[in-house]
Amino acid sequence: MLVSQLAKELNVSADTVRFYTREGFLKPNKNPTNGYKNYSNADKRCLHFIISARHLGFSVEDIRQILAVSVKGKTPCPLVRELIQKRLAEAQKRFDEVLALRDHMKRAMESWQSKPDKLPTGSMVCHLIESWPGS
Amino acid sequence: MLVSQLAKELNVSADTVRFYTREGFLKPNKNPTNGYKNYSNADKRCLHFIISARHLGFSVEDIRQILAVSVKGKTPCPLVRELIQKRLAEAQKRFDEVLALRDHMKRAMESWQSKPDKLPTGSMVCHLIESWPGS
DNA sequence: GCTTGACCTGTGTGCAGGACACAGACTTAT
DNA sequence: ATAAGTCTGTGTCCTGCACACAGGTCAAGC
Repeated sequence: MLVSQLAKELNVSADTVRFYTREGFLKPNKNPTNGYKNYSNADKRCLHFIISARHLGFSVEDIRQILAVSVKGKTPCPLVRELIQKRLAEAQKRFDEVLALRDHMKRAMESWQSKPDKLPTGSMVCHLIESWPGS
Repeated sequence: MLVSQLAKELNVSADTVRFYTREGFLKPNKNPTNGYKNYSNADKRCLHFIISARHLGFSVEDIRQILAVSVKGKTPCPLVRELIQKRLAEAQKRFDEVLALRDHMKRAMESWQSKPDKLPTGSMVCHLIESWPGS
């Protein structure tokens, strides 16, 4: 199976497949006549796992750790539970930040609708931005 | 004023000041004897504007555009209103995504607390992840 | 005068997770 | 044979800084 076919079957881009190959997660054989990479069903299953894990918020490095445990024949489940807890905490933090930023932007935008344009001065590039409270 | 002093006065890192200098937003004089960069009060006001704009969610490229209009003596306010609208829409999108991801992770984590560990098989790296619905 | 050590500087590189550009090889139709 | 269109691997780019590094600078001490 060549990159594009594998990519299409799992609904990702060929660049994504190439990326995980470069990361060492997939081990295609090289066709000696043209250098093309040939992916096996094991690669496909592995990529499926990777995509599922990414979808659940695991980082690429998390996946590397999980796979390392798994290839040794040990259960990765305790590690997986530990990692999801960390990543969830980070996602919560990002959520709080994005929420705060969004509300900040929203308030600024609404306020600016009714404010006049002003020319820049020597000490002010844009009065909308620089006079906004809390900046 | 040297980088560290400017950075301290505006409560950012020296690397941040260097970054905006490399971007061409700040134009310090170079001390010919030692090559150190010397920042003016105009640089300080400009950096203050930059920090305010970043805090409001504008990108570095947005800031470049706003400054370009401003140095021509024209009012940047219409551009600023247009850009904040775009960035707000993006922030809203990110918000929705992070919210969905967070909830997805939360549900997975809670469900996994009561599930057993399993050893990896030829077709499964981790049953928690690969059997999770919607992945 | 000279050294020691703390602090400072500019330049270069790294980060996540791929997206994109490019030139060359392949395939198919003519 | 040749032209167009598709595929490939490799290398670079993106954001917004943070960090590493080697070397310069400066005040204090001997």
